[in-house]
Amino acid sequence: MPELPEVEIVKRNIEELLLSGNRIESWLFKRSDLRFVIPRRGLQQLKGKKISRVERRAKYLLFFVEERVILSHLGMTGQWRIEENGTGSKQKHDHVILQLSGGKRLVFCDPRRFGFIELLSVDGLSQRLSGLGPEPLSKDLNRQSLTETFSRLQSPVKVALMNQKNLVGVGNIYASEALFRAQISPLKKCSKVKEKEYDRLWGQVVDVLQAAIQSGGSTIDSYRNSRSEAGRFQNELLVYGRDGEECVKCHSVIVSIFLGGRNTFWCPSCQKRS
DNA sequence: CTCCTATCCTGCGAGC
DNA sequence: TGCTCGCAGGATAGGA
Repeated sequence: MPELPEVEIVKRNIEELLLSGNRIESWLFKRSDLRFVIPRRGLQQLKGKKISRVERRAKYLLFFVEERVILSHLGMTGQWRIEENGTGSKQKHDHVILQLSGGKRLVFCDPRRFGFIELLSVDGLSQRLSGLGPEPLSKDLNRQSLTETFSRLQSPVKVALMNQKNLVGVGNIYASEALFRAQISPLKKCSKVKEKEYDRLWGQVVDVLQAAIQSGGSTIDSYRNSRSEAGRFQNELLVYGRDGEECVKCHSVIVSIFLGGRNTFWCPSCQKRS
């Protein structure tokens, strides 16, 4: 479910939560076989310590606790839900409950269990996240070198855009959206995309991700922020999930194709291959 | 190397 | 109403 905007919102929710109490009081594990087995013992050893800050890198959440980092990924259906003591209702796929000082807790709920929670040293973290490409919303993003990277690739541009080695944070929804906004066919080979088109693409990637954050992310199916609220950006999607509907720009029909193992939405009339 | 496919898992909607 | 089938926002191993 979650791409960069959704994970960023969760990160901000948790950041705010930590203002009301950031000490780890207890962990409760209900189920540990997520994508990876949860390191229960290691996490238990963090009891009494403070989560000094939370960060997002790509689609990962990072909780810093002294010299260690709890790394969490939401997979397709993961949620870190904030609950206050005495409130909140148990859900079927609640796997981990982190009780914080200040009377609130974080509950990791994940029906499909593609998400995970890992424990790393700060050194181990850079190793673990070393194959990741640049952050699209970083002010240090070098568009020129990004264009150079992409120009060397032979895959369709949409596939490359979703590959976290090249650029992080863009998943299936925002890849289709950014390509439509930049008027580039998802099928176009990276090496054939012109420099001018790449300029447009980086601009649209940034714009669509920022707009999605502004609108609380996209709730297509299950995404909820940490306060269990749905996003609103699904109402502003121009091509994703709109196959058979009219293109907002040229009024021809939006189609879907299977590309890189994912459903891809585009307007063949606006997004020409050559 | 790069690219492509299958896979992990549950829930839901479509179609019969 | 109830069954089966296919598909869903991600990441990665293994094969070509």
